[in-house]
Amino acid sequence: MSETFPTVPEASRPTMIDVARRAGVGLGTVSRVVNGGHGVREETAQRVRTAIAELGFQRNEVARALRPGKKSSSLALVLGDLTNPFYATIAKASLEVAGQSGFAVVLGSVDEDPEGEKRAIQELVSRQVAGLMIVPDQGDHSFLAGAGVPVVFVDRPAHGIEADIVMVDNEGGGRLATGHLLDQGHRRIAILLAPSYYTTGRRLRGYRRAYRSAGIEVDESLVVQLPEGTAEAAGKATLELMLRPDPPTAVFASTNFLTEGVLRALQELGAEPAVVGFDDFRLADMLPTPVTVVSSDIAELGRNAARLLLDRASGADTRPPQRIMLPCALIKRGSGERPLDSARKRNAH
Amino acid sequence: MSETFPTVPEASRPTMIDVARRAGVGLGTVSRVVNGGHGVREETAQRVRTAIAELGFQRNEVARALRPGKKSSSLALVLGDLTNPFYATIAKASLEVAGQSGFAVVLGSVDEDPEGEKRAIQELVSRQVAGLMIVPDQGDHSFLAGAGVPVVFVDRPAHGIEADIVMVDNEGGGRLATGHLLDQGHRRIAILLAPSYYTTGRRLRGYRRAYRSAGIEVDESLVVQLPEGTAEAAGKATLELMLRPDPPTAVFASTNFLTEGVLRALQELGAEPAVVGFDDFRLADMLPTPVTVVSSDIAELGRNAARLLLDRASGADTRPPQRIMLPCALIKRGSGERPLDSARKRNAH
DNA sequence: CTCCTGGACGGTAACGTTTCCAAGGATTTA
DNA sequence: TAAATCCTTGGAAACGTTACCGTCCAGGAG
Repeated sequence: MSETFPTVPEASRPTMIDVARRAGVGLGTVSRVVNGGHGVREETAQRVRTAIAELGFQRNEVARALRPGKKSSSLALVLGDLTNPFYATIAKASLEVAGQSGFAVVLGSVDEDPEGEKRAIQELVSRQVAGLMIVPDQGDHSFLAGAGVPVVFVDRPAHGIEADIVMVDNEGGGRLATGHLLDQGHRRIAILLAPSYYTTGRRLRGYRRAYRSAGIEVDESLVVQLPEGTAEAAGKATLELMLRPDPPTAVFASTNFLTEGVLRALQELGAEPAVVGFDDFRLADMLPTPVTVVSSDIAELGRNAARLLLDRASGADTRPPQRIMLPCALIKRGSGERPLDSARKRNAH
Repeated sequence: MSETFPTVPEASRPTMIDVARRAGVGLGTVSRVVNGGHGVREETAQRVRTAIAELGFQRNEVARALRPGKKSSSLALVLGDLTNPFYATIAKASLEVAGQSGFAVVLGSVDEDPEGEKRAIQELVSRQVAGLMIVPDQGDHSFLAGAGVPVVFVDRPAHGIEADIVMVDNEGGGRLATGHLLDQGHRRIAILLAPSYYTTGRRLRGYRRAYRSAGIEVDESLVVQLPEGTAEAAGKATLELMLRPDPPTAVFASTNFLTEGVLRALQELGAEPAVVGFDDFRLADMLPTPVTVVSSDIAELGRNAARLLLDRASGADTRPPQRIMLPCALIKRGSGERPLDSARKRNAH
């Protein structure tokens, strides 16, 4: 233990009781004033407000949240790597919306660790947050059912629990990207997939549907499941793909980090297959060949999630679980529109 | 008011009292077990642990934090735009460190609004966070003095209060960037500055010192104070600079967003002055001309801040306010090493 | 054998707020 | 004028935890 010490003065913050004493009113009256002042004579309220100002009183949110039913005025947001602009955008947007309603956002960091996620969530629940926004890992989330807290899943659904979900139209996006490449005449389109995310499956599905619509068979050797969702893994896979005897003429990178890895590998290689990425990224338009991407309004994803959660938390929204799906759009910048034969240029290297 | 409603069953979470009842022990014993189990017979503790597991009990952190002296096990982080990789990196790093100690991080978003920042901070304080990490806006922060909460400032100091601060060596970085350009033979180096941040001033100071060391006079018309810290503002300023009769031969962009704006404008213009940016950014090495930057370990910034704050909060660290300064390094990639005469190439356009 | 010591445990008082209930005063109604 | 009603207000209970203070029992010392 640390030494017991004649504790520092520690000017403790004033409480409602101090305010009540100073204003010469009862405790309940102060509480009423602080909460909107209904049922308090204006003159009395004024006196209380004066006392509050003089003492610099500020309500103790912790004590407030202790009352039954009252949840704290915080939302929790559980997501992966904030360094990924995708997640950062969600965080920022939801923070904004929550802030406008006077809600703070508690962040839980998860490092792709399924068990860590559960622990983080439970920590958050124990802090009595009013609601949870989760970008879920794969794995079972049924433990959330009894938590008594509204939950909104973001970007992908979770197993074992029925809850609101806000996501983008991954299948549509995958189809859009692949369809665009097929339209350009590509027949051998590789797709790079991060491991076992839900979104991965949907994007692949879109890829397959685009092929089917075009009446073309998918070469399964061009469907690449990466061991990791990193740029490095994507780069490595790209090298292998392009060095095959029958390389693809186009690549669909199903994630912004993967796109980066693909571009890096191609630059190194001097090869120039067409490339379409999923999710836009900063500077995509400034690379030697501007990058064509399928993109959606990710901030809107975060805003919707926060709004929905706030409505659930306040009880204003009692509809059955909703499923909000945001559309994707194709942004043509060049890399997806490269002439078909440029893919072979690597031989000139 | 919303309708009063025969409230939903709302299976409330089990409390320590439930656990005590189930284990056949007193409330205090449960508390002792939950807090480490000292002074409890192992057999009893085991019984309590069983009951906890059976009921799925989880300590209510809010109630815990209500006790005097006990602060909640959360840190607050107040910063600007999470979409800026600089801030995102700080957030991620501090989240990691805090998480390892079982601390959650509450985020306060501030949109460059000095008054909003104060409000956000006070909201956070009212939530009884154990400590504050703040990337401060300019303006007075003396209101924090009485908050009774340890504060660590990140990236820049604040006025009106003496507190720990973790920052990078802005002046050294500015000097490094400018010195490098001077070494290359540049004599007309423009510097673009975001408005009135503390860091801005230090970087400019480094710029001036480099000039002084080289014994060269600064052309004050090349010191450009932007009205905004955005890429757009930087782009506009760059255009104006380069279209002057006596354009600079090099540009030092004192912020990652500014660097982006500069590059965008130059690309549009076809001009090729040397460029050095402050702070590294993703894909900097993949642009048509890879971008030379002055960079520091920003994650380390966040980690240091969190560690310091945790030590302060636990009372383990009672030293006077510390000032941690992280070094900058120059990363040469090409844009800062362009031959001196390439700046004039624009005439060929 | 008795007294004392100490560890284990149970009970209870806070912490600061919200909410409910009762009481008082003022105003309206019969 | 008396009764009923409304509005305002004060007081107290409760939320779930921790910390403190006893009590009880076992074991050792005298």
